[in-house]
Amino acid sequence: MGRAPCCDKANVKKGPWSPEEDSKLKDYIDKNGTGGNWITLPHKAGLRRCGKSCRLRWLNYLRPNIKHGEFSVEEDRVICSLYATIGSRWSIIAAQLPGRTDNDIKNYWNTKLKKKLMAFAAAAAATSSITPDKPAPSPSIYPTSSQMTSLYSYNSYYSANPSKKPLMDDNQQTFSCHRMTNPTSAATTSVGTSCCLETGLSLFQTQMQHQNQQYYQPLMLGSDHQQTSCSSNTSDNGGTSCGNKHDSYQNNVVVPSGFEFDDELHLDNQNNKQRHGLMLHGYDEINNDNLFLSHQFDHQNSIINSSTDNDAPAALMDFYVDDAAVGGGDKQQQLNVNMNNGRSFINNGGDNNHQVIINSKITSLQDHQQAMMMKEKDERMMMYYDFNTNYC
DNA sequence: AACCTCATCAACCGCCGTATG
DNA sequence: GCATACGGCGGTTGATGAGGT
Repeated sequence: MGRAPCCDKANVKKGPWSPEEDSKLKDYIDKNGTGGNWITLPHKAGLRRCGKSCRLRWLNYLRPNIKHGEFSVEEDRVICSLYATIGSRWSIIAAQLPGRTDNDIKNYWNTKLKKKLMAFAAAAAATSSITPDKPAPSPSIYPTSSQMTSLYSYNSYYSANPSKKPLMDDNQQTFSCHRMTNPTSAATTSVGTSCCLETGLSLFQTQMQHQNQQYYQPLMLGSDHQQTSCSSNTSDNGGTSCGNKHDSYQNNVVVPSGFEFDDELHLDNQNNKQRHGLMLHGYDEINNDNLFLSHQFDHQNSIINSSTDNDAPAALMDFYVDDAAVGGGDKQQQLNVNMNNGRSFINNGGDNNHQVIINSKITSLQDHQQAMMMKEKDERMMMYYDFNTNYC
């Protein structure tokens, strides 16, 4: 398959360029420019080289203002952050680093930077709560509306370039990552890591999570997919969603750009109980869906009323309601929200003071494929967040 | 000194998108 | 509308050198 060769391979020289060839090419282009045609250039310049080879030699080595040598910490940071955000789009990354070529950056990432990050991450992971026999925590810290501002550029980019959207498959051609709020961050801090290394560590951990939990499925409210079961780990502080337990709610809610997030507290006169009301509404530009979700909780932290609109939008939500007012302790209650195949809630509840991981079973290939699609949405959300927190 | 292993990076290969006739 | 040529890109290869045994 593929197109015909651009030149007669039998009559062109291959391999490293000699100084004489470099000189011929540089002199020709200095005098005549590339002429917009690389295929005919080598003949005109007196070179027995393929046009593509000339182009590559010029772009990667001979053209003015090429920067060689060590990458700076700042360049490291940019590469890491952009890699986390857009994957191996080396030409795009190179465009942000004047003087660097995509080939240089690609080589640097593959031979040095990636190893550096992985070595660091492996050291940090040794003290992490993420181990093979313990499920990885559900991603549960998400951006708020105000944090999503710079994500418009990301959306715009992929709207214009849908084919270049990072592939979020189990091959991990592209990584996403979590914000470092779990105990692992202590290891991060102890060695004085840079923001870049933090990003890299996140990449590594996310990779581990996927290895450990192939069928991770985020809890999706409003989807047609069945949430079949939930499980919890035993860590009181083991995931990325441990925040201030004495907040009325943790904002463990994905709030896509343009959304508003309302938190209400009011009295249920009929039952003489205090209720929390939670409402998420807006337009999800990523999924092109309208989104309306609302929940009310009584003082026992049970959902007493829930609704979604007919668009059944996808949303990722972990609800934590502090029950200190009820139990008087340092408890954090998880509300598990299960879905049937339709669009209504069929079960709500939560009964322990542990971090809870939404961890559904996938029972068929179709389910798995659906889960992968959902995971992609989830990871895109996390990428948005990481880009803001680690890069911006 | 000879051999081996590994890291580096320039260069190549083949595919894709787009321009052109 | 189609076929072809070309530029651009990302993945991969292989030559080279450094360091270790």
